[in-house]
Amino acid sequence: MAHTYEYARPALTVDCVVFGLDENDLKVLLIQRRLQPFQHAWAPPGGFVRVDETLDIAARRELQEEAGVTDVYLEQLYTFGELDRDPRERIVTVAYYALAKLSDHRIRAATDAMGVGWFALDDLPKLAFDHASIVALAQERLRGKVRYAPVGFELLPPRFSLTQLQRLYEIILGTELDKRNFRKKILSLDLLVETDEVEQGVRHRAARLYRFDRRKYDRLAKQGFELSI
Amino acid sequence: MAHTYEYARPALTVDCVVFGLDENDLKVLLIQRRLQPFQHAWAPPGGFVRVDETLDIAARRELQEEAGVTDVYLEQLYTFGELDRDPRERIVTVAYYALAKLSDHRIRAATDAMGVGWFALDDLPKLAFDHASIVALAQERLRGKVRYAPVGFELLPPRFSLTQLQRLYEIILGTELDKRNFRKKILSLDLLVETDEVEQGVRHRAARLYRFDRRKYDRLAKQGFELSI
DNA sequence: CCAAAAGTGTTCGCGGTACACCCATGC
DNA sequence: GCATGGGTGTACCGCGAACACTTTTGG
Repeated sequence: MAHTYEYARPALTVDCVVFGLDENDLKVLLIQRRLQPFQHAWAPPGGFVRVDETLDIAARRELQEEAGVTDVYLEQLYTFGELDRDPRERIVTVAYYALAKLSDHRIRAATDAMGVGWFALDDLPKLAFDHASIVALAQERLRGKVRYAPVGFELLPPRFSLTQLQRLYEIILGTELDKRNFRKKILSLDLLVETDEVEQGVRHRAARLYRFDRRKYDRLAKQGFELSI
Repeated sequence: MAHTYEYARPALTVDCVVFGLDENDLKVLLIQRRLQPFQHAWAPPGGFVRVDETLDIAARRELQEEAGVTDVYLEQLYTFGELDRDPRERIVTVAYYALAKLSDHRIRAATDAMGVGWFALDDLPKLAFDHASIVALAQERLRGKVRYAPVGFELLPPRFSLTQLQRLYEIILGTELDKRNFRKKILSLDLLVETDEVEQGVRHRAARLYRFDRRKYDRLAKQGFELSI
């Protein structure tokens, strides 16, 4: 059923750049387009915003429908409104980025389908529309945010070793960090709780596992504490 | 002339939170609504995005048309898409914030009109729609950004005293700063150039005026230098 | 000469950085 | 017993923070 307006309106979509972390890389979830234009090209999940849903909800719905991804950290990134973004018509897109735990079996299972894939950031296929700049901006935002907000934990399993955490920062920031200094600093924040578990199935000394104490962080943040890494 | 689409589309607007700095306060530019709903209430300038203009251009056009403001620093803030933002229909708005030099006579003249006013942030009138949260987010963003990017200068005249600059940081950050430490730090960045001018028309010792060396900053930024205040 | 703000150095302590070896475990 | 990564301490330096008086100028 058709809808008529006095003035022409741009179409409104959402697009989600989903990041996942594996041992060696930061990866991005892409799906293969089934329709023209750019048929068969890879693109971040996304689609039209319905008139009766908020932007956040539209983003989560598209993630669920197109990639089976649920329960991720999601944050608005930027709204792209260039005139020629899409060759068909004027489309404004609200871009989001999401952080998924690749360790989560549900995520693995959901994205283990034809036409859904994880790609390393430095080995992306050619992307449709202006999606390459959207992904680049998302990466930049993540790099900035990870230094003053506890978002990195969204990419790790609930219990993780300090080495894993250090790898995370090294991969996202693109720098090497000193092991002793990193541990001193991160432990001095007093936001990690030592668990009595250790790494499983490694063929060397097993690392102790920690968890992030979000309550403590929230309490401190409310008091004006500012994280900085 | 009417436009028809297969699916209902939200309307798309832009809203601009314009900041200006005077001796004692950070101020926001508001205009008085002439139409229902919220007739006569104060609101940031904004309006519908035309189908043939980008978001940035729409924002600048509305600033010009509604408040006569041109040549300001402008940056996208956030896109607000709650369902009940506007009582009439579904409207998604891309919010911007702008930094204007109140010292600029053109800005003063343009905004010296009925229905346009500058309001101190802690003395805002009741705002329409969700505009209060938009303004609050803009203030938060400015507070964050001023610490690692040279945006403060957009609020000052081209030549300014170190005391003016310090006041700027104090007002935006909401803290008092030590004069000696501030000067030491800001001068050590080596981004300010001493001019041979001094303050005019003050009835005490006149302060030396400086200007911000944007070229030097751009050069350093390109080399990975990161500002921090 | 008085009021008002400009301008100027030093000390101290903390946090960031550089740096290398022994230990625990699985095979 | 060997390979692999886990785990740990110290010394130095630079930067941020605290802190008060003299100088200049206009009226």
